[in-house]
Amino acid sequence: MTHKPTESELDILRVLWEKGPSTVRVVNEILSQEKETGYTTTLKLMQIMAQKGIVTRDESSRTHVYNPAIEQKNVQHTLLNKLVDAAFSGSASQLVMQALGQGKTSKAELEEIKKLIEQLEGEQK
Amino acid sequence: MTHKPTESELDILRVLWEKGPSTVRVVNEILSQEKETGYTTTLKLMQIMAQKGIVTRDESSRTHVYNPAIEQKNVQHTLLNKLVDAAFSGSASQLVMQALGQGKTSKAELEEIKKLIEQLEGEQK
DNA sequence: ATTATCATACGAATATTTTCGTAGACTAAT
DNA sequence: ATTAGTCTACGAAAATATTCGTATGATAAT
Repeated sequence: MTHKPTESELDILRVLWEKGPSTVRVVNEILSQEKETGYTTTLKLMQIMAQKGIVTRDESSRTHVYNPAIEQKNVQHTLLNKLVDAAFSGSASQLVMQALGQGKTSKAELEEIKKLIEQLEGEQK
Repeated sequence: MTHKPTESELDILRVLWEKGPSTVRVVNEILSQEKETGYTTTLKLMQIMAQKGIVTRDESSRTHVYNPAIEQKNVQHTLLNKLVDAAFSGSASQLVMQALGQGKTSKAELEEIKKLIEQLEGEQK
């Protein structure tokens, strides 16, 4: 069940994941900050997403409230694998090294990652 | 100069990066192994890519030979950042942890990554 | 109660990406 | 020199994704 959201759909999902249950208006306002987006455009997209099962919505009040129906982790997982295959010839470690090389990772985060690695090394004989 | 290749274009680039200068036929044969793809489809895509400047081609012989015109590293960089923003709310370390968590990374690779982290920690005061 | 505002629904125009058919030219084999 | 095979060019169909206008009904304010 790996719905691969389109780019616009992902924009919307990102808002829903972060803000939780939201109306079209709220989503549109947030998205508009980055990119001029018509209200009905966002509405239509969210309707399509509901139809696809990517989001659910509560229609009990006139203003519908939308919820993500797929987990962020799942989507991350799917897209990550896709990227690894598509651009890194299947090598996850190459991707990791690139990501770290950007220098946007704080010392604390690096520590955390190191800890994870050590843990993984322990598991794996 | 960040041409963002489409999915199909990326498929082709991947072949060119791996195999080096190649003809349409060769590229198409490799891509066909994974997914039924008509010859002229691949041809057209590569022509478009040439026009966009994503690839160059040597037309000196009848059978043209194509070369990637953008570096794999650059594209990786672009797509990685895009993914981090789109699906990981901008957190590269989250992406890294997800990638490592898949368990597809060998011990040797983990070591290498650890080394990189330590190096980064040294630089960054 | 009339008017302004805000919501959904939905068809359809646009834009983008992908696929493919066909024509014309070159090459190799008969 | 005719035929079969291979190549490019290119228009255009098909598939997908995005954007928006308009209709219609509900709610709120005057």
